Amino acid sequence: MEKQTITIYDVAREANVSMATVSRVVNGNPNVKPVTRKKVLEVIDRLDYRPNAVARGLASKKTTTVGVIVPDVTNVYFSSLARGIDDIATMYKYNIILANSDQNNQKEVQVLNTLLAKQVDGIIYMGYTISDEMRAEFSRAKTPVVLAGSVDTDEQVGNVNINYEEATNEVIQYFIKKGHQKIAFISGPQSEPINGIYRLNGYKKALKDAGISFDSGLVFETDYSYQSGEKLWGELASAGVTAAFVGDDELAVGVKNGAIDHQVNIPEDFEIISSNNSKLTEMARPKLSSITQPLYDIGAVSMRLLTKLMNKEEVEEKTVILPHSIAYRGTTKD
Amino acid sequence: MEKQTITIYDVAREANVSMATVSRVVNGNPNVKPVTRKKVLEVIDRLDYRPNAVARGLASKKTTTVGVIVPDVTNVYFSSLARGIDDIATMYKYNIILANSDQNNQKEVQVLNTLLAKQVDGIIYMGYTISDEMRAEFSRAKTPVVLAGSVDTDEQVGNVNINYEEATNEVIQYFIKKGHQKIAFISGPQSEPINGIYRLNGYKKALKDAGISFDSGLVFETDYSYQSGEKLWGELASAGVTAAFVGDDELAVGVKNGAIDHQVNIPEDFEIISSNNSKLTEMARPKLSSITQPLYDIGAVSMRLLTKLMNKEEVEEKTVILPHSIAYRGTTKD
DNA sequence: CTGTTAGCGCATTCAC
DNA sequence: GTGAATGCGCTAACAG
Repeated sequence: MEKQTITIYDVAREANVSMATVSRVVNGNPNVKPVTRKKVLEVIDRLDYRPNAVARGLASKKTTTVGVIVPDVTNVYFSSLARGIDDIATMYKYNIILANSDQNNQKEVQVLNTLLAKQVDGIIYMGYTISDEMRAEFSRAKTPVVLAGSVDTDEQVGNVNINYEEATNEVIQYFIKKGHQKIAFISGPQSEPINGIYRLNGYKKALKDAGISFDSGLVFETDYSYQSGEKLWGELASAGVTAAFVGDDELAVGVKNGAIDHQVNIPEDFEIISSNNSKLTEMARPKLSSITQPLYDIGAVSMRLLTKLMNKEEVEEKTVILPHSIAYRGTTKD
Repeated sequence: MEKQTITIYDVAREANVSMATVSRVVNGNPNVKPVTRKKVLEVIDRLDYRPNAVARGLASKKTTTVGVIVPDVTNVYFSSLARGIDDIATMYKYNIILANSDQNNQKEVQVLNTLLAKQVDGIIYMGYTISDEMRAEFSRAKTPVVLAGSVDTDEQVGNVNINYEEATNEVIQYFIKKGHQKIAFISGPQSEPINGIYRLNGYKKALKDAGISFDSGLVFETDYSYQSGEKLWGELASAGVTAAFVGDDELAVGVKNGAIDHQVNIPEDFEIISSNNSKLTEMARPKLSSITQPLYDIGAVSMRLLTKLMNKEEVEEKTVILPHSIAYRGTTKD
């Protein structure tokens, strides 16, 4: 009934060798006489034999697949990282199990468990925060983990990021130099270290260095959605801000549109600098000025780091910081 | 050295039952005395036992994972579909192996093979075209396949789409009713049935019904990139078009921006209707009028259909057409 | 260089 | 209801 799958055993029989030999040629083991190899390959081709990766995984305890946990692939920031991850994964013969977590703690833990049950060789985690539960699971698991575009205050696992504090600091310095006094800090949840610690510190530091006192009324906490940004103009206007740093591109486009929809001239009356330099920044009008993060590279480097970890290679530094800069486009003057 | 993994056997021993019984409770088999079940569950919990999905896969010949082939997750159209797929997959206890193909034939075949090697229970394919090679592989494999947002002229596998021809036809009719005579048809490769056959037919039909002769000079074939759209205005202007149907949102945003960058007034002098209704349409200014496709649902329904196929349930119709409509926003007058 | 022998961890008859 | 025995398809020593 079922289409009978042909196994390594069939190949062995047809080629008059042992299954061990077939296994060797399949795995590129050099200890096979060329003639034998050729014969086996011929049979493999003729029978259209395809090694069963599941059986292989059971026997070798390696599945050549890694788990990727992401809040939402639909967000360009994450899909860009994911793309970098997949490309490098493919390069190293790995596959990716992609799972959306919605930043939901329960879902994350759930996903992590099924990923571990599936014996993934490694895990790449994306998400702005790491709950205590997840951290516990990570350290308990023997499976290597790398955080991509996500920091953890206690850095036990690998992680790849840019220097958020410095980048934000530069943005604010730039705004101050342009004469702005009321600069909004718009970000996702402050509970996330990237926002509540690194970026905010960069923001505060720049203000302090310029002798401007910090005003918590200029800190706007939202979720990361476009809609939240779009609705923000009212508050921004009341606060009298003339410039804004925004921690996410979709959010930034929302902020920009919200302002434009209220007849605000950008960048004349309101300047914006965003954070992710995703392709959205180029698609907006005016184009969004933004911190340039190498999104694809963060993903790629994360995956590369993970391969080393999975391979138990020595890794000098589990924390890698990629370079950033700032691209001045249409939402900033000059 | 290696953290010893605890197996079903350990649980059996600790609970003083056979591994068969443990297997039963793990799989929810009712033939277990409540007391026994409780005892086993207690041990499972105490030992923190987690069934090895790989071993399970080998023994049961089911991996509860499906392969998803996508041109590029970075494109919102596809990531939206992917999101729908993943959600329903999760609901049915499946995981997703996501692989980017770049619409590259060789890569696709390659990916398909490793997916099959990994014994995925089913495959969801996205991509505007299906090469003969892929079609051959599909029909050869006993693994169920569903095309999401992709049509195949010979409909052997499952597929979920909207009626592209009709949708396009409505768009063009609308334009004609508004008095437009030179309406551009901008799409990705014409070699792809969705563009070259369905959409183009809808376009031609509307023209014909209105007594306007078809002018191939108004058909613009590009790739799907934003950049291509942005650069297109020159040609569009020379052709004297006053309205355009565009087959992809990123492309449409490009077309719009290209025009705006040339001081064209939209929608006064140039109207645009796009095709995917992704969140990009809301993020653009003016907002993009667009055919509304239920992207998430196409993914979700595809996955649902796949579960039925994998489950060998009777499926009345392997081809499902989801409803569409048109959302008139800022790039159309009135 | 090649064959034999054991498992990997679990699902699944088939008895009891 | 429960246990013992097989085997899924392949890798990995270990001989030879």
